[in-house]
Amino acid sequence: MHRYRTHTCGALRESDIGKDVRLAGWCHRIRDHGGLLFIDLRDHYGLAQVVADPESPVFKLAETLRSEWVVRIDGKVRRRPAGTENPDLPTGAIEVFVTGIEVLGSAGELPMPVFGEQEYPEDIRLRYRFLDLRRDRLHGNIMKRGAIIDSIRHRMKAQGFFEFQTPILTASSPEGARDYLVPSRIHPGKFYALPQAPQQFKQLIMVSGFDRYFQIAPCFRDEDARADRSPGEFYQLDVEMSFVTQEDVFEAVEPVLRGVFEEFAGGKPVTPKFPLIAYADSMRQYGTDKPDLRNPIKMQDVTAHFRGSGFKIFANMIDGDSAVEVWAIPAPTGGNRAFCDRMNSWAQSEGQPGLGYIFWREGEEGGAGPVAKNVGPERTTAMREQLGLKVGDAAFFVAGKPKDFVKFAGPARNKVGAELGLVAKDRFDFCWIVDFPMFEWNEEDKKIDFSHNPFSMPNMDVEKFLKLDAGDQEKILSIKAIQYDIVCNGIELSSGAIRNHRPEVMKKAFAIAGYPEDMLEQKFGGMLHALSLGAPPHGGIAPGIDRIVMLLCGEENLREVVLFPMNQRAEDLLMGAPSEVTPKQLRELHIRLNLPEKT
RNA sequence: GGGGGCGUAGCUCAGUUGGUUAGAGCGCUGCCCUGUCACGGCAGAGGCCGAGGGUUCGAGUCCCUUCGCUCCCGCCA
Repeated sequence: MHRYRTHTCGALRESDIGKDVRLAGWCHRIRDHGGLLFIDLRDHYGLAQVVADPESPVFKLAETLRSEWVVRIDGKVRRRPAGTENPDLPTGAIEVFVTGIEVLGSAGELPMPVFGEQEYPEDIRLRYRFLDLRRDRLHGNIMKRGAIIDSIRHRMKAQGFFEFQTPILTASSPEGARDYLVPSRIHPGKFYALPQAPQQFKQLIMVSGFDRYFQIAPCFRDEDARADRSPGEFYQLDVEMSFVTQEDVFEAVEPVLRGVFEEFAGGKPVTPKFPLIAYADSMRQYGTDKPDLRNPIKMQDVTAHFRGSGFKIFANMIDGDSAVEVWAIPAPTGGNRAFCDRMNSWAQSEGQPGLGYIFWREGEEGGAGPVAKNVGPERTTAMREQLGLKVGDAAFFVAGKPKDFVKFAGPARNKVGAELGLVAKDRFDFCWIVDFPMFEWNEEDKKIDFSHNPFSMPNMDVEKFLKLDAGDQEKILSIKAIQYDIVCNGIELSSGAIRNHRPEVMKKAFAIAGYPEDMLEQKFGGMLHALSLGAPPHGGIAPGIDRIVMLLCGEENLREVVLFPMNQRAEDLLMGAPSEVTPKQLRELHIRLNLPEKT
């Protein structure tokens, strides 16, 4: 007989009745009836009921077992007495009558029980992550994560992609997020940086002639956390391809994501063909570049209806500045004062002066509410018709410069959809967001900046692009990059681009954003040289693995799908990271601490 | 860096207008219990009410400060 087990805890069935078996696992739950004792023995695979009574030679020992002790159990499989089967358990028809026990690992009092579904404070869960990971839900999430990554690998390889590894210790790059730095012992005063993404490496792999790259790549960014953004580190499905257009990337990646989602969504519908939405349209209709398409509400421009109207607040704003617009958020079925007032209060709690609205109800088909009173029934009805609304519906209005109010309009659209129950549940609604602006105006520094990724190819005739000068500011700001995002249920899953593989175009792009050529040479010299010595056109994308798993596990927080996550302050409470190091270590690295003064 | 929420037993929470000895469930300890699977019953231990200061005859409760956790803004090519 094996030293520890002949079967796993989830394996035994009626066909095993009569066998002498050996099991090992954790005491999940103990029910002591005095003369009869049940232990649910748990391992990775399942649960088995172990039973002892005074006829068992180890009954006395069995009575001393406690929750989460790790034990080896010897016993005989027998059929449970009629009426005591547990149909909820795969092993529920049988039980193991115990004849031998060996305690393999005892446990003191637990800071949190493994049994049950009770919620626990995050710091305790993180400090005792190994206990939390024993629990069903987290254990299942992590296993599902592994299966998802497995599926992604298979699907990528089936499409002719090959997996590569890229360096973890690399060089700091000036754009983007804050880097994690690693001091060099051999080169005093110099630092490695952990990669924010293997962006340059994957491009170099294409320049090296490998054609189709992918990697489940760790990425490191020293930025503050969010529920859907791990502090410190996360994983991307990093993809790059040579000789491709945007459409080729879509055709390679979309089936992988759709396939993975269909495989793991548990029957929830997945968008069969991801629609393309231009960045500008997404901002106008949804107030965000990551729209939740489960919410059917689309905003519309209703500026014309308010221009010169009796609603003086809006009318005067429109006359005063040609950039001012009024957008309507249609609210089907929201046509009652209670709802509209609730939205208004919500807007105020969000720091807005209020939220104008019109609602239509029986007897007041011309519109009700203070806005309608001032605008008059003709304009009100015209708006209702434009918005495709009917009696019983409402519309909310936001006014100002769109780039200022979208930060509020987007959430307001979400709020209306959620409050009125218009948002479809249990589905995965994907889209591509395309045509991102290449540059944007930085109001603070009064200069042109890269809008998103400086390595993207501008979607413009190369010769014309190279001839641009400072006087073409308007034209420059209208340039689109060949860049795209995948969004699912309002979560940005990935971002990608056709890269700028021509050194002269890249130099020009950086010059437009105010970066001198010698800086470009200094920071991206390796990349530039690579592009100068025979670089293929190439492009790619990088879906966030953690977010994909989060969506497929139905979790709202990344920490529920990561084995050993850090807390929001980027601390690992289990391992005690970050930690102080010895003076000797610092000396070797030529580092002297200059700590902030404590107040 | 800024804003919101939370902080009472190991855990989840209740705690009246500021008023005697701060409670419940789970967990833990002991005793009882031969068919449970959220087993049941009895008894018990366990509290710097996050910390510090203030108001008051009296503070878990009111005020100020601070710390921790969390969500958001900034930030995230």
